Amino acid sequence: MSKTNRNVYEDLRTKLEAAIKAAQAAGELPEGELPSFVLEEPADRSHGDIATNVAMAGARTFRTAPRKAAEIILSHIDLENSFIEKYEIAGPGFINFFLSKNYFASVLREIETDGDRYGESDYGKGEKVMVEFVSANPTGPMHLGNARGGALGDCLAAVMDKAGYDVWREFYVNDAGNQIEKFANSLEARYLQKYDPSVEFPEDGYQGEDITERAEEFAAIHGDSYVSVDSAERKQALVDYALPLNIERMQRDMGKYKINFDNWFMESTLHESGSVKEIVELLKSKDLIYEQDGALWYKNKQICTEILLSQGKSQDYIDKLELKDDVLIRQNGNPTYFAADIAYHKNKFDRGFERLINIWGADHHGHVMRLKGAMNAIGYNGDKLDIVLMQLVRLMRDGKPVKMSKRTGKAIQLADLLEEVPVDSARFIFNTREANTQMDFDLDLAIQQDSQNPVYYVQYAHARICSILRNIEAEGVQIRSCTDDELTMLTAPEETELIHLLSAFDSEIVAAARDYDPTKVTKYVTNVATYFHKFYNACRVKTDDESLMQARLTLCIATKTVIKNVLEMFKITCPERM
RNA sequence: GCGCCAAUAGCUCAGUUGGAUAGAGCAACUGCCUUCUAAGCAGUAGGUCAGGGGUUCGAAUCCCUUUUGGCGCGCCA
Repeated sequence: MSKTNRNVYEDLRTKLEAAIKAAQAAGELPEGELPSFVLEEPADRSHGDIATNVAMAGARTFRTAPRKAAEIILSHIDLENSFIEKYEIAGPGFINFFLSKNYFASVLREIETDGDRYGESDYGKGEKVMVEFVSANPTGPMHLGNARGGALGDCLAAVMDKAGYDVWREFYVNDAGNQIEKFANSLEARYLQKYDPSVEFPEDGYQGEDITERAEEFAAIHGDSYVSVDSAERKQALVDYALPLNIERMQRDMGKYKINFDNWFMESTLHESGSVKEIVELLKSKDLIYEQDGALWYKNKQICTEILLSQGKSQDYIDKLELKDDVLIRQNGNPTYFAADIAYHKNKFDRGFERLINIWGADHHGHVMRLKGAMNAIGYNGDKLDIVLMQLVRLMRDGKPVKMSKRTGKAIQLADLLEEVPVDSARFIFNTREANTQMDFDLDLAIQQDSQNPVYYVQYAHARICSILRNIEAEGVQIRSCTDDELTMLTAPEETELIHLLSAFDSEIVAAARDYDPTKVTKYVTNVATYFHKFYNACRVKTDDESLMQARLTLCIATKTVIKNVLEMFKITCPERM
């Protein structure tokens, strides 16, 4: 909440509480606890700028009809020296307050002063947060889900940064374990098939064309010299060749997508450093490991049951879940993904991160509770690990789902998407739907370079403001800071509503950070654009009244500041002309 | 079978911690540029908030239940 807004709300709350106490002291309302009530912005502007339900919420305590209670409270309220100009009792007992002109002037002054920093807050209090996102398997190209995760993760990180968190972006590279085995086997089969077509492809191998391409490239360099060597050596050589290339490709694609990770964390380092083994030892020491069928198992059922019981779930409910224990070390001696994941998240906490946020595909939701539980089991706080689950995306063209890329005839990849859709458009549109909802990505809309594309609609508002400023300056007008009196000339509903919306910027950022939902901010900035366009159509900036013109210019610049701060935060271009 | 997520206008979706007459955009129809970007704005029309119960001053929102859809319940990740 902007400073001006925070002051208004806090001040009003204090004054309402004082009024209730005064009424109680005067014997007009019965003694009793102050009811919990809200101050909020009514949906309908004719209901004032701030409304409170205090009279209704307190109906029981006051033993008085809400409208009557409202009257009594208001007869004791002192609104001298506040931004409240008038009030009324409405509907079933709402009290509606109307803000004074000075309030709107104060908001504009604040935006003018804060400039690029307007919207920032200390809500996060510098807490060290890691956002881990995308973390695609390096065994193949990134897909559409990675595109959504990338946009949501990067923008969530940006929002949390703005809200006062100390944010770190990380990509976890699964460059070890079972899928690398599969990767190696697949590469080997493709390589050998080149020289002997009868070689069989492993049943669970990676079918993708890119595997064949990598094997071809490898063959172009080394010829058939690896056909006759030991399989282990051959696979090692293939992986040593292909894996770095795949990782570089992911880094390149993320770069094109304007996502810069602070760190690409290699899973292999956890195995090399012995961290994974340490996890097993640690859990063993807590009696949470047992051996069965030659594998080491972790007592997931026990830990998760404890958590659920502490959350007040019934034993009956827990029984129905049929919780299972998990293997950490396979019969063949290799650790599972889960074992490495526990080590990885321990490592995150050990690096000093106080809160961990992971963006995962919804198909991983079965993994959430056991990982949080494992954090508790090793003596960390699983509640400090939050998982944002993301539903699948379908690509739509001509109203129909697109399965295959036109160009390659294969499954749609992130690279295909970025080839067709501008980065601005992709980043914005992926942030128009909450992570937790299934999403259809409308390709036709994303490519469209007009106002139906939400990103152009917002950018247009910015360009329009720039154009107004250019125009007026070209006529020799000196744009200057206004006096408070001049700012209070902005009284048209299109003006006050726009200012009111601008004042909500940092509370929107805070709400987005709190809910891990950056889509609130794209929705907000779209709203700002709409209100600006309404203002533009209703009020001429260029007028004969110099003071009014300057006041409107201040409003234009304030709007421009908010739009620019959002677009820059989300790394979307902010054009001065369109 | 059990669990997680969803269901709002013809289509795509908003709807803050429960609030006043449920909102946009698209599609349809009607207006607004001799003056700041019409990539814009204003208006008309469009609804059993999936169905049924409950909680209370008040429910699209919270609880229960039914239906429909997506996903998950591996020595995969």
